[in-house]
Amino acid sequence: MTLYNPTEEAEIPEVVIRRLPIYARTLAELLGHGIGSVSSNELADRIGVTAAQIRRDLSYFGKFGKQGKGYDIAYLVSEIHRILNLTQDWDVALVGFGHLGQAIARYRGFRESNFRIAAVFDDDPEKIARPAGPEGLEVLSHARITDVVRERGIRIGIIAVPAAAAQQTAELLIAGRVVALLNYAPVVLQVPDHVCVRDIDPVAMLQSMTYYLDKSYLRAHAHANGLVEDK
Amino acid sequence: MTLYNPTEEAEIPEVVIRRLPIYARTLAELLGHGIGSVSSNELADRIGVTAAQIRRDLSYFGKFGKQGKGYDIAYLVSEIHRILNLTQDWDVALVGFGHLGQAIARYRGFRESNFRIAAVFDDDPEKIARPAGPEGLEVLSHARITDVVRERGIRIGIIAVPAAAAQQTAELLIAGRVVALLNYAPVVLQVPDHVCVRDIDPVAMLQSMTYYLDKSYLRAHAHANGLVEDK
DNA sequence: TATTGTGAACATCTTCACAGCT
DNA sequence: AGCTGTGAAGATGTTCACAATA
Repeated sequence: MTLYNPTEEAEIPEVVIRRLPIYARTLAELLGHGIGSVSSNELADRIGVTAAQIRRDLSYFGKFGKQGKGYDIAYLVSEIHRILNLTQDWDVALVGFGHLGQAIARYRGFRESNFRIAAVFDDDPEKIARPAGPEGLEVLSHARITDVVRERGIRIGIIAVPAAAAQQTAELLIAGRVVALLNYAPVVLQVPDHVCVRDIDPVAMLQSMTYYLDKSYLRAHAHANGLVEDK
Repeated sequence: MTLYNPTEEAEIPEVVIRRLPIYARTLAELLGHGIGSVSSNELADRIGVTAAQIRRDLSYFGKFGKQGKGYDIAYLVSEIHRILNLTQDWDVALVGFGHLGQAIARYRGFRESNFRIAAVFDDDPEKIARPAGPEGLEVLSHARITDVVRERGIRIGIIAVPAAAAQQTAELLIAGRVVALLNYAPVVLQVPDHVCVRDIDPVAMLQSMTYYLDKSYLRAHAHANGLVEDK
């Protein structure tokens, strides 16, 4: 995807944008522990990246640190939130209210975030009109996706439907002006250029890890656990 | 992470490994539609990458196509499965049997994959000994993680516990010789070099998308939907 | 003719290493 | 002394473009 970005002078790498939420979250944790400032080195250790990478990433947006001192955490968190447009709450449409959709609706991480599930849809007549999520939402019919997200100005959708229904769901959301999709279905969505998609595919992730889990790796690893005395 | 890889001559980029499962899945879909062969171009369109990338990725492992003809899908799928060590089933330990853990245990994508949930753990006494998952598993105490995964030879763990418990869970699994972790907790796990971790963090993904959802982007996008007549 | 596999060019991303500031 | 911000170097990843070939 080529993202439209008319104001920034230099093009900011997309990998950098993907790391910022982790920086923000980790900094917020430190704040929660009563720590007020941190060096790029300490932060890097916690996150598992290099200090140079953190400094370089931040340098795309400005100068947030003090030489000899490090970063003021509260300030840096607020700056990252500003960069990521997290100073407002975002309404999200959740499509699919099976086990996965229900787990998403109840997920503490969402409730503690800037994202509010503002509408829930499902195509199962059994589920429609049932209460959904913590704040008295009810499950709406699939048929109403486009109209409802448009009326409510929802720009973000979560797709938690079976693979076979995912493409059509994406199209209904996009027709309602949604421009960001979090896709839990194991399908590559075909979307217009201006729509941003992130896929969550646990099976693909496991499959990319088993590449490394061949016999020689597992044998070598027995060593690391001190289970093999020799050779 | 630097992964141990003693046999391969050339180092195969990790991004390539991450793409292979998507190739395999897409090829399997085509097979399911009764399509027997495909060119890198057709496959690329479906997956949303370039044809050159697919050809380059595959070239790390050998020559699987026929000039003028394309790829035999059944053959290519089986080769990718072989490369990814998917010719065997893999036992997986699931830790955390709240809403998320239960959704994972029931997820169709897992049941249709090479991964079998072979043990389920939770620290809630209410949940222990309850039936878990489709095949008569029962929820075991958190305290038994290390012993059980070691006894059963489980090398893959899924962490679906609250953030505060994730690091300790990882340590218990690793003590039981688990070397691959799929982590749903919004925490950066500290693990030894030989352990492979993949994080699933929906909030971070949403937060990296809102970067692009500023006023100017949304306005520009109204255009793309034909909602704004002019400037 | 249609398409692969790949050297070479290009683009992107990461790290080094250090001047400069506190 | 300790740390940032960054130019330059290096590493990694992607695409081009075409010879080889079914």
